Amino acid sequence: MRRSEIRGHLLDTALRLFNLHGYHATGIDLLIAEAGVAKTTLYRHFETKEDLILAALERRDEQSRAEMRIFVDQRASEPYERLLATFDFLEASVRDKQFRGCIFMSAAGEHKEAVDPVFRAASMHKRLVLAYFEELAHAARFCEPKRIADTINLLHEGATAIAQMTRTADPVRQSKRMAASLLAEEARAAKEPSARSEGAELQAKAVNAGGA
Amino acid sequence: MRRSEIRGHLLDTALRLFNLHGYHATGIDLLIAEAGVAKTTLYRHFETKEDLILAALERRDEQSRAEMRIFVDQRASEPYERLLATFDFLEASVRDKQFRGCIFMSAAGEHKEAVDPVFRAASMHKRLVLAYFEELAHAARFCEPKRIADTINLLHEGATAIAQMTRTADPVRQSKRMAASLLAEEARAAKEPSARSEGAELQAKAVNAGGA
DNA sequence: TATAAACGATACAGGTCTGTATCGATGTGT
DNA sequence: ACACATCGATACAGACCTGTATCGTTTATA
Repeated sequence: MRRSEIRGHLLDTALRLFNLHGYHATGIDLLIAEAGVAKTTLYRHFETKEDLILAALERRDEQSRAEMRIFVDQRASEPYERLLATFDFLEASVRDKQFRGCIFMSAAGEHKEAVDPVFRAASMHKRLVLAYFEELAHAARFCEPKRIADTINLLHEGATAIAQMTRTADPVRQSKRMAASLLAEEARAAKEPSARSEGAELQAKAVNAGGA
Repeated sequence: MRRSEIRGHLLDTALRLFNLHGYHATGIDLLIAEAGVAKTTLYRHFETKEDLILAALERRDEQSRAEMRIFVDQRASEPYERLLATFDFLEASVRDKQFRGCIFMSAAGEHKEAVDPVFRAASMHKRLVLAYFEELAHAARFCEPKRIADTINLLHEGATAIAQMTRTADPVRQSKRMAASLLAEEARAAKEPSARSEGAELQAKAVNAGGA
């Protein structure tokens, strides 16, 4: 294995084990055995286990947000539909056989103090995802993009949490329908406070578009 | 301290520390020091640490569900309002200075295998809470109480997850508003299914199609 | 090809973990 | 009052943890 690949390989192995067993339960010895690397090599790339965790979360943060952007852009072109397409991305993530819950929520759950660097890294990821939702909501010309983003975000988190327990993708599809209903209600209230046809049509179109 | 009180005191101390630091990070030595109890005493009441965790989760499960029932019953008398009152109970829980996320989600996050007894205990609690929501939805005469319960449940989990990261009660209040909006839409769709536009009918059909 | 950095393998230090063993003290029930 | 279970305190076993030290080998680069 080339030297330039070792760091990434270590982070990928760490992320896989963190996802499987958690952070405290994943020991350094298991990690280097799985990665096929000497302990000295690991500690030449990362000063401490916490540094390794932070680097792994940073890598996963960039990966997953980039993947979501690509997925959503390919799935839908209209901003309104893209907001709903984020649920299709989430559904694909949850359907993964290796899915055991959001690794950032797990990281925050095992490092609960708000000043803990791991908690802060997990929190930062969530803020960046929320900012992406707001970006989509702004592009969809919602008059309150922040609140729309909060809505989408809450449905995402709820679906992820329940999927972690039930090990099914059903809550994700349910949350998408809830999002469609709520966004349609938003559109109706914004355009014609008394009548409600166009928003529902938009919503129905968006729902039918996503069949992940 | 009387013997009959020791077991409960140990479980309460354990729950406090699990909530503060997590399960792996809470050692037996810290636990007995905080409880003011000898190690022999602890292991006379619980065979292993896992048994302690399971007993603690069982205690907390019964406590929190009983508290929620009492809170909701006192807060509202109409079944429909009681569904929304569950969010007020959640808000009170989240506003607690000691709130660091749902301890059952944390337990599942640190014991990720579906066959792990701790995971199963956490999963059982979630099922029982969901059954309570369904009980309320049934009393409120929704035609699909299971789906309504799933909706309430998803909003609860989303709000709890986000509150864990932001350390504010805002997401809980937001989720309550979302619940009110969704339940109102349900009630409208149930009462006058044909008085709506075509788009709304499509929407209602799509929403009704999903019975997670 | 020579040099320097990174590699693998291994032993080890120092700490922490769960769980047990031992023993005197404290009560509690009969 | 006597017997017995439970208590606290402590030492300890054995395993695991993170992180370091050592050393011979490989590899990249000049």
